[in-house]
Amino acid sequence: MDYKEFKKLYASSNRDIAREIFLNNQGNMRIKKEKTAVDNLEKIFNAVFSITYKKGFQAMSMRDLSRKTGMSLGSLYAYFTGKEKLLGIIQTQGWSILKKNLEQISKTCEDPREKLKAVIKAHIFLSELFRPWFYFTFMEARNIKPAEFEAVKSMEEYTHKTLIEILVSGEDQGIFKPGNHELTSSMIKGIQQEWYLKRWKYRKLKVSTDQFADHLIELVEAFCLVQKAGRNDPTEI
Amino acid sequence: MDYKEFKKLYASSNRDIAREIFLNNQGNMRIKKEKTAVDNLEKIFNAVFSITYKKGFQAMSMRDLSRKTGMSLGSLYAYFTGKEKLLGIIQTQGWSILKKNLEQISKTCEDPREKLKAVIKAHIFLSELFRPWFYFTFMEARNIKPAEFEAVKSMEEYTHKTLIEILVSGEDQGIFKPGNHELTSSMIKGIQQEWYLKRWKYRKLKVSTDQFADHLIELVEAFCLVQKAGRNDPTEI
DNA sequence: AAATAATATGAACGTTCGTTCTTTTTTCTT
DNA sequence: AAGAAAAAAGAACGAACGTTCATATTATTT
Repeated sequence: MDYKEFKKLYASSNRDIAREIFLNNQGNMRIKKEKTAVDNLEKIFNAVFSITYKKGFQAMSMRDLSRKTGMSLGSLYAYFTGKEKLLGIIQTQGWSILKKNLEQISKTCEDPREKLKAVIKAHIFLSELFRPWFYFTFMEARNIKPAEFEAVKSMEEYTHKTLIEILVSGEDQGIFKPGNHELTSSMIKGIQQEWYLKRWKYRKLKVSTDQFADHLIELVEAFCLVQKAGRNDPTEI
Repeated sequence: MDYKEFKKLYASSNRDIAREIFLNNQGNMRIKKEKTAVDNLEKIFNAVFSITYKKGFQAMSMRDLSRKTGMSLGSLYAYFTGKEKLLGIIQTQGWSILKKNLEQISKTCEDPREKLKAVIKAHIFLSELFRPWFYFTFMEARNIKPAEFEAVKSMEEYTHKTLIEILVSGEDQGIFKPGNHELTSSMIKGIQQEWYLKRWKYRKLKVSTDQFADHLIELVEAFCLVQKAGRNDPTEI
């Protein structure tokens, strides 16, 4: 599966996410009508991503946000109870996107080698589709408050364990070499993060999402597979 | 070479860095005496790292810094002309540490395989020795102003090119497989960043600096080496 | 068309921010 | 020990911050 196919199959739009957030946080919003809320939430999130990409969440003032969205200061506070809560909402949702999709994808195949490929690619493809959410979640992780911390923590651990389980079951079946799977999994994750943290760099180098994903999979298979077929025998999932 | 040896050979202390910064920025400081300046600069940098690790540079107030260092607000401004300049100084110095040491290390051996190992390890060992500088440089990169941008940019490119050149010369000598060395180099860098960005995680997992570095080298050699000796025949540099 | 509910507005409030500046204290020189 | 130079101190300033709220505008219902 390449990025184009993935996009068609698994993608939900930014608007869907805004709607989900509206339904989850309806209790804390003064806005009643779905269309109004979803329209403006979409505007707000886009503005937050645009502003914070350059200067970070703490440096973004509510007046910055008001200017970028075209909404008044008073209006903004009808959609979230405060600046800190806004950060929490985006953080939680960012991780939720990853977890929800990874759960679905890791069910689609059983063979460890194919499953490993699918999960690695899915993470990269998702981060490409929802780059602002991923970037924000990583860069602003320092600011999450205890209230949201547990939720974020558990979702992060889930994605970590998913990879390890695949590596372990592959080792049990004699497909993967034994090794420190915890470390291998962490290194894979580091490279996946590289993709959405330095997106500008790969745009400049004209590296496509598929190229990056394939290169990573070749790297991992060269290291993990028992028979060295990986590099000169790339098969698609 | 392991981390312990590296530490003895190449390390300059935090105090040496403070002294270097004093000498470079003497013109902008109201403090004349070296000992006073170096003492307090050390205190200031340590305080900055301690505060910003949790909440970021923008969220650190000068009053936070005053409290943590035990120095008054007025005193602080004798050591740097403003908050923004302080950020610039730390950013520039962080990259300078990496560049200076990498230059030295890449001269120590000629064989591409050994050189690749040495450069990869050196980066990790340096980031372990000067973790606060590396962490800060990465996390606060968004805030550098045009004045410092060029210096930072050129140092980042230098470290990137160093790796690529080794891979290319290794390919020319038939030691490394051909491939997209630009991508391979970027992925190595992503993993190196993982080490100092998620240090808490590896402390929890009880993964040592040497373990991490060796695992990365095994991964890279499994992918790059023409003869597959890397994984079951680890040799030390 | 009138009444009611929903949403938008932006001036105003109390804090906190980065920075400056005059004064006090410490250190060095003689 | 007296005088001069260096450094430390913290109150004070205007600007900008997050947030609130009385009022205006728009949308919906009757």
